[in-house]
Amino acid sequence: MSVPVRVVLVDDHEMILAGLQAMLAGFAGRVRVVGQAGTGDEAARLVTALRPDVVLLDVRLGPESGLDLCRLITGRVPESRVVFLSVYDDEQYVFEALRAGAGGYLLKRVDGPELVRRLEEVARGETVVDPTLAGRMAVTAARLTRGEFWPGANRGLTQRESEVLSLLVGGLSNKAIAARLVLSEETVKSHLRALYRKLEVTDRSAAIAVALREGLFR
Amino acid sequence: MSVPVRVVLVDDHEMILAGLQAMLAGFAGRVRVVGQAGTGDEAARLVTALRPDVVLLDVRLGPESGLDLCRLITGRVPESRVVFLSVYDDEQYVFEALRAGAGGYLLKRVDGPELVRRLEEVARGETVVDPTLAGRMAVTAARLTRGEFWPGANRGLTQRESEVLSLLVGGLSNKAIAARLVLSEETVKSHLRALYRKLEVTDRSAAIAVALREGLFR
DNA sequence: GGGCTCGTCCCCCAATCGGGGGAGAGCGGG
DNA sequence: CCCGCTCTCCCCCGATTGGGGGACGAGCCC
Repeated sequence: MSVPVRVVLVDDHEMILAGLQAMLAGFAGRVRVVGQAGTGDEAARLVTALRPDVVLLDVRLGPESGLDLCRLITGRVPESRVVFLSVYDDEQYVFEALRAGAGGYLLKRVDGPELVRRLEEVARGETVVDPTLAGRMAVTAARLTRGEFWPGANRGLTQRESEVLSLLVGGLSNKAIAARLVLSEETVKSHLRALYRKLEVTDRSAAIAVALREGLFR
Repeated sequence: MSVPVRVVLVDDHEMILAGLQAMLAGFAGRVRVVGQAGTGDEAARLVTALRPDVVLLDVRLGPESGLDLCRLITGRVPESRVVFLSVYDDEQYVFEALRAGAGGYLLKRVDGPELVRRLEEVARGETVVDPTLAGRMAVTAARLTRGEFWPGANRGLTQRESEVLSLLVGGLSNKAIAARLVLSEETVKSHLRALYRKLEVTDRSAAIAVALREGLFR
């Protein structure tokens, strides 16, 4: 087995840094910690200078966003891959991380051997996501390819309102919605008013935006 | 740890069935194979009669499709969860399997302990996907949520038009877009008119719908 | 210089939309 | 039986949007 994976650790907690160091200490032949940083600026300098294989990054990096740092690194030092280490096992964070160019998203409950394995995989170019999360996301992906969106917290929409909303999202005008549902335009407007109240918006495009963001509509 | 997970094995190869039996034999306290079948019909009868916790199913079940059997089982015996066991590590198959109501999709290279763990997870209601596949699917999911479908023909939008479009998708009004881009409202309207022409729509909500569907906007 | 696109801004007018009100029918729970 | 909710429809009015026109400067290519 080739050279060890060169890793830079970034976290604003001393303790976490020490913990990771200790965790990886037993795998000197496979992973080598070449640097560590406690702030975004420091991390940026370090990564630019050392160009490590992997940057292990906390999502919440003090006041700054780990995502910004990730974008910066993937832009400026493309050969370094960013892996987020987080306590949040929420799909949404993973989506954002991957969109920001991350090469992985692991939860802080990984143990040493697993972490080492993951780091090696990432260094090889694979994208690693914590299995639990990945499983859930796979389901999400399947639903998305099916054109189905997450029936998320429904904001108390009624059946009819949901129907109107899904047509609204489809880009139909009031008249078109009315025609499709065999209703008068006035009725559609009335449903829309209720919808706007519930979604806390003032117009249709904002309603569409919210619906998409929150995955309402069947 | 509670009662063992009751499993029915379905595969049209004697050898595979025997292999699985042998693989699971060492975990009698956690998994119990309560039946096995070599054809879809046989499997359907067996599952209906035994109502096992998990049905371990090959995707390619001779001439018949494992997917159909899966749909049948999830429809008729909802308390039995179907886990596909396959050699194909292609995301597409996983999507189809999950759409057919599967509770999991594993590759035939799993070893005994892993398989047992997965079966227990599925029995608990989790959806399990082989980690390698799940990771890839997570990436796909991230791209989908980003609206990156077919990185489609950009419809020849100019820089400015794209900026306006992305704010439009965010649900902003003309006035708000103008404020954000430091433009007059008239200019925004003018860009929007161009946008509508290029997207072949007549109003903003349809434009949003198209933009989302085709993944335009940066 | 002439032609081109892009980005900015303006006017006008009609269509659509948003917000306020109200009202009647049906349905289910208390 | 009455209350609340849903669904349907109506009127009015002001705000916003869509579609047509045109104009002007900057930059690019030939």
